[in-house]
Formats: sequence, C-alpha cells, structure tokens
Amino acid sequence: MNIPNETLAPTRGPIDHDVRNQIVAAATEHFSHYGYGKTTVSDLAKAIGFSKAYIYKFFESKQAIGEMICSRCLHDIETDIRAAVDEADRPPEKLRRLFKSSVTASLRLFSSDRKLYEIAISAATEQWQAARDYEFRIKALLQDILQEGRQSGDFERKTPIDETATAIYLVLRPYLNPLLLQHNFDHTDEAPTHLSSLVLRSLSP
Amino acid sequence: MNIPNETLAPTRGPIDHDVRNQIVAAATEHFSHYGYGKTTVSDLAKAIGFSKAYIYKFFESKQAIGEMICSRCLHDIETDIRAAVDEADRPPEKLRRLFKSSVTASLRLFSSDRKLYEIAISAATEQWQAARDYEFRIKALLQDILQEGRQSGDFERKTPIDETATAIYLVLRPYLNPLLLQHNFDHTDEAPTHLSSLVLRSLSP
DNA sequence: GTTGTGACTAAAATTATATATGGTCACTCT
DNA sequence: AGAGTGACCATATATAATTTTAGTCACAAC
Repeated sequence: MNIPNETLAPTRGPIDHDVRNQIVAAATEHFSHYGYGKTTVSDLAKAIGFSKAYIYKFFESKQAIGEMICSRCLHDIETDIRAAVDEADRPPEKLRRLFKSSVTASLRLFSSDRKLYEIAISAATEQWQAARDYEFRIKALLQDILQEGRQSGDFERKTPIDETATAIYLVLRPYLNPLLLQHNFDHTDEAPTHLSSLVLRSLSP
Repeated sequence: MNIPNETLAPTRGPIDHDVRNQIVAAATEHFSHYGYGKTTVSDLAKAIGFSKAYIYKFFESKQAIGEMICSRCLHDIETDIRAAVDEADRPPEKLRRLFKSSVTASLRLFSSDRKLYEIAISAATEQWQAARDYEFRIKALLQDILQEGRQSGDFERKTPIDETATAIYLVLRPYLNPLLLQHNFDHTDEAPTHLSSLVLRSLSP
C-alpha cells in the first residue's frame, strides 16, 4: 500500500524497447484504475503477457514504474499550464494564467484520475525526482515571465529577480504542489485570482 | 488512535468547577507526554483520583477534552504572535513580525511539545471550532494592521481592504496553519522574510 | 440535588496468523 | 548474447481472534 521513499527512479535494460512501452501503458491503465497500491507487478506482467521477472529487466522496482507514470502526469499538467500561459501575450496576464491554470490543471487530474493524483501526492510527499523536476521547471517558467515583464516595462526592476521569483514561487507553491493543493480545495476558486492580483501589485513599477 | 471529525466541542456540567480544571490539567500533561491517542479517559480519571464516568459529567467526549487543550495551545501561539506584533510600532514592521512570529511560535510548539502539535494538526485537518476561531482571530489581527497602515499612510488605499486582507491571509496561511506548516518546514527560514517583503511591496502606496 | 461509581456494550485498537507481493537468480531456449 | 521464466525468500499486507477503550446508565451516598 505504501510507496517507500526513494529519491531517484532508476530504469534498466534497453531504454527504447517495445516491452518497456507496453509496461508503461499497462501501468498507466492499472494504476489509474485500481491505484498504485492495489496493482501488483504480476498484474502488469499478466496484462502484457510476460512473466513478472521480465518486468524487472526494464524497471528496477515497482516504484520506478510509478515514478515514470507520475512523471508523465506532471508533464501533462505542465503542458496545460504552458499552453494557458502562452495564450496570453503580456506578462501580467501570463502570470495570472500561471496561477489560474496551475490550479485548474491539477484539479482536472484530481477529478479525472483520482488514483493518479494520489501518486502525484506521494511524489510530492517523498520528493521524488519527478516532483523536483516539475517544481524546477515551473520555477523556470515563472522566472521567464518575470524576465519578460521586466524587459517590457510591466514589472519593477529594483528587487533582485531571484528574490522576486523565490517569493512568488512560495506564494504559488501551495496551489501547485498536489500534496499542498489538496489542503486548499476550499480556496481553489478565489485564491488564484486574489494571489495573482496581490503579486502583480507587488510587481508594479 | 484517530480523532473523529466533529465540528463543535461541547462541554457539560458546571462550567467553573475544580474537577474540570483538574481534568484539563491532567489531560494537558498526559496528551503532551503520551499523545492524544495513547491516553485513555481512564488514565485521566486515575490521574485525578475519580472514576472514568465522572469525567463525562464535565466533558461530552474525549475529543471535547482534546479540543479544550488544543484551544489553549492555539491561544498561546496567538499570544506570542500578538506580543511580537505589538513590539513594533509601525504597520510595515508589524506585518513582518506577524509573518515571522507565526512561524516561530508554531515551530516552538512543534519542538517543545510534539504531541500537542499533533493535536493542533488534527484540529486544522478536521476544522475544529478551536482552529476556526484561531484562524479568524489572526485574520482580524491582520486586518487591524492593514487598517492602521492605511491610516498612517504606510499602505496604499485603492484596493478594497477585504480583498487585501483575504489575499494576504492566503499568503500567510501555509505558515500559520499547523497542518500546512509541517509541509513547509524546508522554507521556514526564508519564507517569512521573502513573503512579507513581497506583501509589503504589494501594499506600497 | 449534587457528587460519584461499577457494570455494561458497541466500536476500536491490538495482537496473532495466514496470505500475497516485491524482488532476485539460476536457468532454459532461441 | 539476448529473450524470457519458474522457483524461491524475506517482507508486506490482509484477515481473523482478542483485548481495550469510549461512552452510557442505573443506582448509591451524602
């Protein structure tokens, strides 16, 4: 039932192999349907018509499979966020969309694939590499928006940009991180709007 | 082991009675030492030299006792926060201290009385009245600081004060709420400074 | 009427036991 | 050499048996 706490998700065997993809596909389906805990490695093996042992030629552990699936989820969320941000052309609106879509994208996963969302919670709780990477990439996205806003004259330029980025990221985090977001469901409607407005006020030149 | 989810913490019997105080005293000691789950009502009864049944003349349930203890903890934290805020005389510094002391006061409880902190987490998780009241009172304190800052000319006056208060409260919450704070231990050093600076920038007239 | 309790029960927690699962390895078959 | 597996073991998980515990109530003493 529990997902133990490892930091990295090592794979092994041939990186690009049809069977690896089959495993990932089967895992996505099973994890999404029955959850990580209720899915056994033998289930996955049976689903693709091989023995359990063969799975371990491609993945070092069950968790490594979980991390792979989780990594995809987070990438999907990120894609949604980037799409929303890209729709806007001015940095202030981009920032608003970053806040808004972070919440909506995570909530979409939550309601469409509860079980996968639970894996994302584990990833956040136990700080899997996938979760750290996701955090990092969103932080970079934020920094890009800030940079652009400074160049366009929309945002102030006095405060060191690292400091600004860190602070804003701290504001965003409770609604970005799946583990934290679940404790903020009561505020998902209003928080993105209020917080991005506050942040934009703090950025005004 | 689990603390069930009730909203209110009803008491019964004489409100001001020596035995009630004895119960609270014994509960504070036992809960703090062995934790809420590992303390039985009989333990408390034995500690004060009465039968278990007599405890129920004063409290409607074990949880009601837990809520009483939790309520005290939160009041203690609040006192710390108010003291820190009162030490400053200008609203901006008051706000900085609100952020800083919210974290330090909670962390103090966490390291000095882990078991009581766990009760505070339950209170936050299950939204006991004590937790709601605490939230509400800090929110009021925040609003007072904002009001004062607007009158003194330290803070801008365009944005509706309710909106400002709500937004800032949302920024503070992850570090105020014991349940959320535990997921932010990595940031307790820097977050208060960064966040209060950001908030102050957003408040600049 | 107030103070106080032993005896009781339904539900929860603990322990004991059985079963299932993650993971490895020597091995076979192409 | 690469693809693939059955048999195996230590640990985790589920299940059943047992004990604790929260909470009530009728009743006693004052």
